[in-house]
Amino acid sequence: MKKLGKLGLLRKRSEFLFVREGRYQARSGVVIQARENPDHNDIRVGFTATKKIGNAVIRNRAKRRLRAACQDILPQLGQAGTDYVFIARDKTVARPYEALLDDTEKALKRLEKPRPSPEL
RNA sequence: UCAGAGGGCUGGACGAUCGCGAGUAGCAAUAUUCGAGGAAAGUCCGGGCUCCACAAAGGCAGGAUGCCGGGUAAUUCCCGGCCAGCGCAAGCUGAGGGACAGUGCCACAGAAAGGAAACUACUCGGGUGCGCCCGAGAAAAGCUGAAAGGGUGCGGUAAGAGCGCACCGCCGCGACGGUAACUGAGCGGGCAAGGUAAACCCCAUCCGGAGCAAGACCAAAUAGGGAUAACAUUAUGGCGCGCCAUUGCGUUGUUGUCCGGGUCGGUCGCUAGAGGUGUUUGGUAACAAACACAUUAGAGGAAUGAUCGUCACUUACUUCGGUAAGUACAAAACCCGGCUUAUAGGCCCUCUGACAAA
Repeated sequence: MKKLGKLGLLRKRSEFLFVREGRYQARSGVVIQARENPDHNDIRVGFTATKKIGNAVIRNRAKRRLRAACQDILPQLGQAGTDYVFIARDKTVARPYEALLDDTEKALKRLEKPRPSPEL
């Protein structure tokens, strides 16, 4: 298993699909999905950028910025036994890093308390 | 200096903090080294490599290529040349074999779009009711069109016509030169020969298929298969075939061990190369040879990022000290050689024309 600090990584399509069924919070710089996973007791995280936001260079940069923000914040605000998925948006690359951190922090705080998703 | 032609290079630099991938050392903590491009792109060609198929060889079908010579592992690539067209020039552009093997097509316009004949008009003769009609001649005139079956002039004639002649063009043969494409002196022919082969086609040459998700190896659980051992033997049973009955046929439980298969997963393939740089030699050149030197990107939801500082460049503002914003295109995925396309800014070399000066 690769390490991202103390965080685990999601790497299979089925794992991403699992998290998609959970809660989500959208901010202008990032969309975060989260779902408790009873199979383990770590914080695990995955990153996604669709072709909608640009070419390979743009997508890689977006994922790296999200990864950097994630490392600054998730060890403090993430909850054990939870899988997170960070989805890049078209503003992720251009947004100032401070604002990106702010987006991430606020979204994670809203996700702290489990509550039923509106659509489920 | 201005205008232009051809070719090449570069693709921001340095540092700090926190992180990422791989290698090496270490029991470990950790330390240390390396870590995207000229197009990595499009996946359009050519090869290597791997598996499959296949006697050799040839044929059919299909596809590709198409002036000549050279280079190369190979090519549709590259270099040199030829021819045609364009440009004052440097240079640029060209799928550049065959239209006497055959078939087809040539819109619109136009009398006619292809064995040259009909039509209009023309010339001569005859007739006439003066509107024209009949016969003969001829293919020079006919708005067109991308293209109209040689052109111009003179002779000739009833009017005309390569009917004859001169020049130009064309066709055939062809000296000299050149490896060849080609060139084309000279001789002959009155002239019969439209375009289109990125239309079918003909000719010549070449081509087996699939691709690293190729392919090789290790190999869990579950279900199912085979072998074997032990136990069980309920069997006049159960299950299946059959509408049902009788009859008939087939099959059999549990546990252990082994074999085969190869799924999830893992390992390899996986990076030292028809490679790079420099010098010398051969060659007009592409390129080749010799020598020297340096050379670890190898991921697998996929590593280079985030933040800050200094400098460089561009733009805007400016109190001339600075301030603000920006710095292209685009990221390896088995490896090489090409092609094509994208690309901010900057730099260099060679050549041509015009102007000015000497």
